[in-house]
Amino acid sequence: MSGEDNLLKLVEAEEPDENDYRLQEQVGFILRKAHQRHVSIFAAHIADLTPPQFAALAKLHDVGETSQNQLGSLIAMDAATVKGVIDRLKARGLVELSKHEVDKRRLLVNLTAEGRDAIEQLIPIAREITEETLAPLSAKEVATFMRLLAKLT
Amino acid sequence: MSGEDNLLKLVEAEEPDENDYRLQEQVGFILRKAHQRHVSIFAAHIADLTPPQFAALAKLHDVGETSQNQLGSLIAMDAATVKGVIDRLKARGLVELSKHEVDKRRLLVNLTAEGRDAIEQLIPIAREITEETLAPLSAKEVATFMRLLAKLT
DNA sequence: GCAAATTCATTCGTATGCAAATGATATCAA
DNA sequence: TTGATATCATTTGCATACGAATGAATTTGC
Repeated sequence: MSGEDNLLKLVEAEEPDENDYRLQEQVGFILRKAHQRHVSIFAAHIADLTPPQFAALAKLHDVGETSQNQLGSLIAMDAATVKGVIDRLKARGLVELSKHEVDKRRLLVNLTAEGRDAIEQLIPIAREITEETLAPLSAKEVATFMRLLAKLT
Repeated sequence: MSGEDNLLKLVEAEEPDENDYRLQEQVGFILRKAHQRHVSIFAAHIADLTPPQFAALAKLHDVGETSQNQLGSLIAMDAATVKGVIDRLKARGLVELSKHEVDKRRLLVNLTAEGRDAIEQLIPIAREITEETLAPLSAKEVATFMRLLAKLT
């Protein structure tokens, strides 16, 4: 190894971090891009519903009537966000609201017949969306990726 | 095996999908949650800047003066979004705008001295944010995860 | 060299997403 | 029982995020 190589190595050792922060390689940045891509794929398949709206309908279909807050925690939305989502679904006649008989603080949310029809029609399409989102990966890679992604939650 | 078991199996075979759409296992849903978690970690370390604002500053620090649109494509933001981000950074004195001498359509963006100081202070913290986001994974898992995540972009 | 197409930036409208504050109701604890 | 706490929902304010429409400036294609 020459003296110049030693000098180079020394300089690199002194400042390994300062000069090479690569935004494009940070997990947060790529996570944001991957999420953007998924939303775009979703919109291409389901134009008249957003992913959060779909999530709300799918979860209501799964668990039946629940309170707005409870639904929010099931689909990872805070109270303010879930309220907006439910308001818009209600305006379109896909869900209906009612007051909890015992606990007067709670606002119960449920699918309407139309909402139930809608989500049942959409679930097969949602499977395609998942498939297309994961299309760049092999079956084995999908399994690995989903396992690790779930660990980050 | 009883006749009832056969019937059950037949019904299941006919509709393998209808009855078991699990929102919590869909890549889009988990991606959204993982992104939310990252943003929350980011906010805990850097309270006075959002991830998109940080991305803009970091990229400007990297490439120097660029047009607003060019910056947007470098950090994966459409024109409308990047405008809002830059407007807010400008209002805080972290970036400055100027007109392109030749191409009068372009609006050039550059760091101010204050913006340069800020991003250089923040980069080490950003490394910690990346580390904390990936903390649930081992070093080997991180490498695998980042490789697969990048494939989805 | 000029009309058509493209690019850059802006604006508008809609939809998350979250912090913080507020009011109503329920629950807990002394 | 009642006073302190906690929970549920709402509202406000701010910050992405993107489609679509618009206008100004540039580039292309013939």
